[in-house]
Amino acid sequence: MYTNLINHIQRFVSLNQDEIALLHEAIKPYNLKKKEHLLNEGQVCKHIYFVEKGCLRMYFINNKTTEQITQFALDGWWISDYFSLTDNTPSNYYIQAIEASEVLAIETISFEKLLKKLPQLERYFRLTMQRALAANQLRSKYLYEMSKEEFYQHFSNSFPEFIQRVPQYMVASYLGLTPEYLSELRKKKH
Amino acid sequence: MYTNLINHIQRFVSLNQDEIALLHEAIKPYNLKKKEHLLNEGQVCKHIYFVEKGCLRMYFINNKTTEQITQFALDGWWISDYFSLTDNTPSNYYIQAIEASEVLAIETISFEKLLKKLPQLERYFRLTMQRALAANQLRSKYLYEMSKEEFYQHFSNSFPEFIQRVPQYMVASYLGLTPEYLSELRKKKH
DNA sequence: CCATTTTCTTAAACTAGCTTAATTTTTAAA
DNA sequence: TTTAAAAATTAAGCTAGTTTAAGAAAATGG
Repeated sequence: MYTNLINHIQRFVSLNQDEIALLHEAIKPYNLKKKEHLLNEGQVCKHIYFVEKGCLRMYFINNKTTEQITQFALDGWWISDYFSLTDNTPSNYYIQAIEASEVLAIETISFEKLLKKLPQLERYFRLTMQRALAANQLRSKYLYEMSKEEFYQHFSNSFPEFIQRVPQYMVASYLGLTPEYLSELRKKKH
Repeated sequence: MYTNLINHIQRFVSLNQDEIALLHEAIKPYNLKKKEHLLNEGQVCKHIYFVEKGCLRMYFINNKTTEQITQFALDGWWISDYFSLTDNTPSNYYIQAIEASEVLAIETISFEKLLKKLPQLERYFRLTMQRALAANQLRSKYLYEMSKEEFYQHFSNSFPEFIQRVPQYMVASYLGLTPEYLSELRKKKH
């Protein structure tokens, strides 16, 4: 059960069977159909989500009209609105399944309790968040130094599986360019 | 000693005098003159830095010609190249004092030892990094939804102390616009 | 299968923000 | 207290990427 999550945790800290049992108690599993939502704008985000299998996107509504994707999460990634989660404020985001997905949710309150019982998880989450910060710094550097064309080429070379799995207009949104321009770039390259 | 750091930590977890003493042992203090560097491109980043007092910038060299600022750190902020730190790879960044600054450095190895001795610091750093992630998500949202003009106005309204403390061309670099364009925007507003 | 909806493409007109280059103002060192 | 260096301004010309609008292709579900 929850093998991807357990394996992910064991890469950083070790857990025995009793500890794994405690972890299980804190988890609410969700089997999402394509397009199902985990979080809606206006709700306080009360969970952190781990993608056991599948693909999620996080987006907000720009000028009340267009969906602006800010993050994807594939198998093995954590996702949440950390601002809403930390400060208990209504979220501006939606989190939605792009394909049928299996997601493990831990509610804020259970999360705090779990960390009290298994303090080694503080370390696991510290390390996971440190890696997320590293990824953010890298992405931010690319944004500063690359043109949109370079940014797209870099992304599609680095994550070819995304280009397969995610509709093109969503990739465009995530990369901050229009679907029309992305289409033009694709034509250019082939 | 190190009152800003101690206060910052005590806002999240508690430390007694013995524990504070252990923390002291892990810290290397630096008194930096204006323009002094803590990290240079090509070096592996071996420290996390806490700004007790002053102001730092993190930047890299774009196309081997222009300095591109990716982060500032004022009093009470942690800064590091988390990618270089985590993966032990040479950094692409410079970290430099913008004004005379008092910085507390903890080396990777002492950091690991310290966390073994004071596991409550895992929690402190987990919370600190979670807040940094929240800040990153918010900044990223602004980048997606605002024009450069709006982004500048928002920044200067939100952080007027920066506009005082940091040269205009550095603010421009951080916001991802040219100093010429920033100058034009300023004229427009007054 | 067929019909509807969703996604992708094409191309022309447009603009936010950049480049270049010269000038002025401010800062700082001697 | 002068001189050089660093920072900020101005303005014209330019371009990467957007907008608009329409049509084509692909996916989906009943």
